[in-house]
Amino acid sequence: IYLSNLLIEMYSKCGNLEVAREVFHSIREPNVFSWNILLAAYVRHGRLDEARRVFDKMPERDSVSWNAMTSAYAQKGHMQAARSIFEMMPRKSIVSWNAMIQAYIQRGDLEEAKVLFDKMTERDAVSWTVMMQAYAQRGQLQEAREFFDNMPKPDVISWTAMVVAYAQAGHLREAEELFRKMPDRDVVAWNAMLAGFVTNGHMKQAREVFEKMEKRSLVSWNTMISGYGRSGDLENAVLLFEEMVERDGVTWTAMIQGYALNGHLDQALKLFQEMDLEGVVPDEATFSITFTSILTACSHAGEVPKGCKFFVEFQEDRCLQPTIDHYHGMIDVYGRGGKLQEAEDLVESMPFPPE
RNA sequence: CUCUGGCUAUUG
Repeated sequence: IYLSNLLIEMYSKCGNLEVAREVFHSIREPNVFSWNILLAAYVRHGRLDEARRVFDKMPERDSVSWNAMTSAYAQKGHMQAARSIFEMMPRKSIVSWNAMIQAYIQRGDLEEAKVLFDKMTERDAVSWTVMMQAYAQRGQLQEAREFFDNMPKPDVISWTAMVVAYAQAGHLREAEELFRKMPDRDVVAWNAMLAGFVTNGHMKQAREVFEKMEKRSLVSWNTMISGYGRSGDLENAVLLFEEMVERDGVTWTAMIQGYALNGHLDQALKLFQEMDLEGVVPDEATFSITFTSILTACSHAGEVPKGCKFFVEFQEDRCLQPTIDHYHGMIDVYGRGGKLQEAEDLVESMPFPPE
């Protein structure tokens, strides 16, 4: 049962909801964990109705089940429903409070989030960190820092989030200083510092950090490639790209974008095709993003025929449904290429309401 | 073994 539970989770996290369901149904006596994993799977995929059905059908629920439902409603913007689930819970854990606070923050209601935070009798690093981030994202860096300083036991994530907050606000000095004081820096923390230099245009310093890293992840490499591309240093971008032993969809998109940004549409498109030749199969969500970047590359270059070609291929060769973003990209291709009639026709024929 | 918070690519 323990192994089956792991299986359900694995499949649901790879986007294989159907298989996850099958595994669940093959268990003779699912326990609370099995039910919760299935519930979480539906929530992750945004299937609120199915999640609700599972929740109602569960023989017993623990606080994990209730928390998952709270997040499910919150994620769909149904705050009143989320809140009433929260109120109905037999026993609230710290996670229940954290999830509810995070829900309000996502809806932009920092005031209500703060009310809940103040009501908590016990808080953990997550409680403090989500509040800290909320203030930082609203531009209240000093407030954010107060949460950080008042936090009894900040963990690696709290530290990293604060570094990111400074870096994104352009306060690299503070970011660096905090980073240096950080007790246990993991790869994500290093990557965050790296990205701080990159997004502020300091590739030289970024490179130093990159070289100094004891352990690097795919994200480290991707960050550097993207940064070199943005700063016009295609040579270094390509060097790193070729040096990589393992690449993911982000790597390819970053490199493609690097070419596109620097006026090499031909190379960008070539790389896109090379992805196929190399047998790279990113998941659909990732590929969708790569494809969006191809369309905007074509539109910026005024390449109507090429944009059309890829747009058609996307549907016919790969049998994928264009998303609203893809239509947007394709409409731009036509619009910027002076094909206003075609752009209008596409707007009218797309299966989305035009904004 | 399941629920909440941190790093990279696209559009906005």
